[in-house]
Amino acid sequence: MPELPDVEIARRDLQRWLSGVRIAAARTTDRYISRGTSPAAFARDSAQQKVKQVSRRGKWLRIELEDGARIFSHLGMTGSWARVGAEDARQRWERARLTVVQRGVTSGVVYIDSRRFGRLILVREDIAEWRELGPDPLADGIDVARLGKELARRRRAIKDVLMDQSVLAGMGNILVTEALWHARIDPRSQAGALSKKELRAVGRELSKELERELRDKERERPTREGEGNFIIYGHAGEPCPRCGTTLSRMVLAGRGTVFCAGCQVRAEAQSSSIGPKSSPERTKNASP
DNA sequence: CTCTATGTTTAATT
DNA sequence: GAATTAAACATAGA
Repeated sequence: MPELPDVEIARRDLQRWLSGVRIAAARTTDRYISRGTSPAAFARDSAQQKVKQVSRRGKWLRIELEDGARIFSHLGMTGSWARVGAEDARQRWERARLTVVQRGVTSGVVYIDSRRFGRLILVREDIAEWRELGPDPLADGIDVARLGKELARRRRAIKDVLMDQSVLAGMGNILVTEALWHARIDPRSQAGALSKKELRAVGRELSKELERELRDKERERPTREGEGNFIIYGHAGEPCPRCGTTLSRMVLAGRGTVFCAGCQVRAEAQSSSIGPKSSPERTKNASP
């Protein structure tokens, strides 16, 4: 499920289902997901509390309880939240259930996660993973000047840096893959070698991707969730819709990466032994 | 059986 | 040290 837009949709759902609502009972069934917290402690520390609000930074959710405790939720790769009837049977892959009472009506809010890469952590202070997040590109917008400074001192590939949650909180593999294609930038380009113009293109395309995804998710809600509206993600081997070159796939920063070797330009710092800091060069990739 | 997967962390290697 | 890469985590589906 999860990149920033999915998590924002989850936040809105949880806000609707939980805000101002009393938690009658909480059940967790997976210490791996709750990071060692026992089901008994989780239930004890959340029971009878009212939820103040549900906030989000990047891909993290924070359910704030009235006594200062808070539940951090990360959806990992396959996590999702859903509302069920009070008496509904355990869902497939259900890992936690909050039983809540709103105006006398009892219902269940369940966390479902087949792969169990997600997290559900009940604590009394903000966790480091939350505090160390960079600016949220949806809530804070993308400050191109600031982003440029972050990129300038890094030699890692641009795709790797854009997925770094301390640089921008919430960008994931799909959105970055798509945005770099729109911006016509090769994902292997050195982050610090992008020109001002390329930098602006990256910022603009990231924002557009976020908004487009969010719009799509708002609309086609419970309908199919399959990979539908991506232009190049999942389309390696097919012709590039812009230039017709066969789309390439490679592993970059540990993640499957699709790109067009025909129209995504690679920016790289000149690393010749003659000058330590020469101007960036732009190279056109050869077709495969 | 093999390969891939919307994420993050940690160990190993360069 | 910094940077990069591979592996690990658990499980499903093609």
